[in-house]
Amino acid sequence: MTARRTESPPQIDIDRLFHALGDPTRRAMLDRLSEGPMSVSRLAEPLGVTLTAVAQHLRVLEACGLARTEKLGRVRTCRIDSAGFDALERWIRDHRTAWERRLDRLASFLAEDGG
Amino acid sequence: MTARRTESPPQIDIDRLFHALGDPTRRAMLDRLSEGPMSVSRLAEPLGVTLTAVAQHLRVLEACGLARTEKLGRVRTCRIDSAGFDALERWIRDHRTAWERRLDRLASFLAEDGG
DNA sequence: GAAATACTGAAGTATCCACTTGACAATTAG
DNA sequence: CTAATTGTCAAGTGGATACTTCAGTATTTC
Repeated sequence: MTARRTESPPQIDIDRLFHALGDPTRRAMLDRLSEGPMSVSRLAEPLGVTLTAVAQHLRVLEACGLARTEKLGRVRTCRIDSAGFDALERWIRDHRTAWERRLDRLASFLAEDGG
Repeated sequence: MTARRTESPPQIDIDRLFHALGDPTRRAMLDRLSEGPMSVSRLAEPLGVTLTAVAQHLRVLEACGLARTEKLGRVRTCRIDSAGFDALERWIRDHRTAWERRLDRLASFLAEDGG
């Protein structure tokens, strides 16, 4: 049947986000953009891939709120978008509490019965 | 030439990490493990995939410090490992400062010359 | 208007990856 | 010992994805 659960329409964002951040080229793009907004070709310069590839990555970054772009004349200017980053932090915060709950439970279990 | 930059041996961890977290099944596994340690088959129960698949995911989670497992008799017990989570938080912290530097630069640029 | 610049679109390719099946190994239970 | 339980290994499949090339399309520049 070749399942691969990709049915769920709720909660797509964090999926896209992690996936986007999982690529080194995209992270390099974000690092570069953290120096300030720039055109697609300038962004592409040190990356060692074609303009086309960079444009494709850009679409991925835009889709998950990590970058925004806007075209003016023939130049598309790219900048970081904090929305994606915020979502990431939210996810971390939420899940860290779950982690800590687990640690608490473990601690109280160990406290209750001495072995 | 079909490049696909996968040469770099430094900095592999964050790559694995994001990749690991990009999969909904693996995140579900972590959520479940945050309820406490459990066997592989118990972990697999609500996931709707085969035991084999779960075991494969487990290896991925272990490889990036998100889970640890240990086999005792015929049962492999799985638990969350905070190392991966810590690395994630470190990455976020570091990159948020870069974000904020950028915002500062943008602000001072706007302040310096009125438009 | 011709040439350069900056990007876009379509199509193809190699690789990766989530998942499966099916056979097997090891441990525990009856 | 025989069964059942719990997990592991090897191999394969289909779909995603990170690239590429090549042929456009706008927009500037000269």
